[in-house]
Amino acid sequence: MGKEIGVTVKKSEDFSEWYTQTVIKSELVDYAPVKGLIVLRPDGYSIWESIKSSLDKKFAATGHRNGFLPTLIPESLLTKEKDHFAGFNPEVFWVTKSGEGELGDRLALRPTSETLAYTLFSKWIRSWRDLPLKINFWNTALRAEIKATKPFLRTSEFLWQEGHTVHTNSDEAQKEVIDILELYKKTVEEELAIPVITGKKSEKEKFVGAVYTFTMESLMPDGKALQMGTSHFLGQNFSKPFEVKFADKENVESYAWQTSWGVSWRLIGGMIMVHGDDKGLVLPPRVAPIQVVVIPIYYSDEDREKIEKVSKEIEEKLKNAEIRVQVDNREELKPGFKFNEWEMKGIPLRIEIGPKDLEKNQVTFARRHNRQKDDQAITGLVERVVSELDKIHNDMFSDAKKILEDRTIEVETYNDFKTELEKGRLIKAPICDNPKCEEEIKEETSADVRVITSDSDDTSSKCIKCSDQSTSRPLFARGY
RNA sequence: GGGAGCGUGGUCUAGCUUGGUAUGAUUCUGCGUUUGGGACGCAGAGGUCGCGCGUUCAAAUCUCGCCGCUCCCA
Repeated sequence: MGKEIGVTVKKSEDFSEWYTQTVIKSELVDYAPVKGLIVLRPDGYSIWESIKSSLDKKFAATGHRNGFLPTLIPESLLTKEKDHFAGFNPEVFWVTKSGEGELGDRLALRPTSETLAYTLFSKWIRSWRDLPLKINFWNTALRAEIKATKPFLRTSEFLWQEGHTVHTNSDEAQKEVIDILELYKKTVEEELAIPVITGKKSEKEKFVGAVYTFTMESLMPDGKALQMGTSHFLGQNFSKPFEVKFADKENVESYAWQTSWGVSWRLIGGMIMVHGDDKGLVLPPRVAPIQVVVIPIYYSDEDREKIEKVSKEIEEKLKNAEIRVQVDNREELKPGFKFNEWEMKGIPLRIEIGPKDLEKNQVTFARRHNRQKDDQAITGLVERVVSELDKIHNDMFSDAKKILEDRTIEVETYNDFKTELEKGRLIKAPICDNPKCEEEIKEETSADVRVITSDSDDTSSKCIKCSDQSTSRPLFARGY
């Protein structure tokens, strides 16, 4: 009995069902009354806030400032850059009425803010002295998802940040694209313990309207790749239609060079998939809403008093050390139930304190990620918790990295490509520069070019599709 | 675009063929006993049976329509 409280399927047997149960039962999210929309509950939002705060620090340190844009964008603006609009059009939500009255110009619920932001940039920027302009927006974007939706990965509205920068020259803008990509990679690896592969998107997969797109990709346990963040070099593709112009030092008017970049709550989805196990969530310590849970265990009122006192002391000390700690002193539940519940919620470290521990002036540590338990002296406990949380993070990252490396493979033939794809691998394969080959591979196998890494030049192999001379060796996978 | 299935307390569910006012579990509240890996007893709370029209003395159940959800195929 009671088993149905937890996740009832194995991650390895029914990944999709496992994921849905895990996010719902661990109380990160709930479904909203409208299809394709989800509600973030406090534990879920807390993870987002951790990611947000970590990124905000890095953005600020590199000279970016936050602003806020409205959700509604007039149709006339959205259509100004043709490719861009064509790319987003099928998934745009439109507002056509206010009350019972029809609106003259339809309003789009922003699928992304380039067009709106750049209209404003053209007003704000006059001179080279106004540049670079580096601004970031924390908001939501809406893109109608009619296909199967999945919390965090595919929803019709999602939380994200979108950064937009404007520069006087191409080089500086391109450096920004790379700097942001590195900043993202650092955040994902150091906060979420997810290893990523960075590089360029192919022409076919780049952001619509961009000159090129850089991406960071990670591999999920079901063998699908997840795009965890993108950074786009827009060149002058938007500055021209939106007239983002400046007078340079010689007073010559020229079009500015722009970038845009973003990460979304997809990061949370990736984190759940990469680290979770059959018991539910496994949270990386740096973003866990609660890092340490203390479970008091007692048999008599006498023990209870003593143990509650010690728990409280430990709680105080950990709080002073800025550890997010919670003592679970719910009386109606037995310890076993609490163990299971906190494990489902993925709390990285559990401290059990019982009469046997107290006799020896110690507590029991139970780690979530590897489910190992051992004794720890109460003296020096805070320092040990701090180092343990770091160690847990490092373990989680290196475990995930090993899996990523083990599952990345090189092939030379289309047959091998298909075989490895079925095994859920990330595949490095040579391809020529004819876009038809990439297209046909996608049609036939549903795998696409996820990322072209900086070391992927290869002109001495044969394209797996047409056998012509290859130009590069990008990473392929099926994607989310 | 084509096909299939489902909708019953917060959650999961029985009942529907053969019409008679809804079963069980879980959850929730109170009291008591429990507490080192998902405790138990007792008492109690909680349902416009997706919505609407119809048939009938009587509809969760039968007819028709609508809405919503899920899955499969293009």
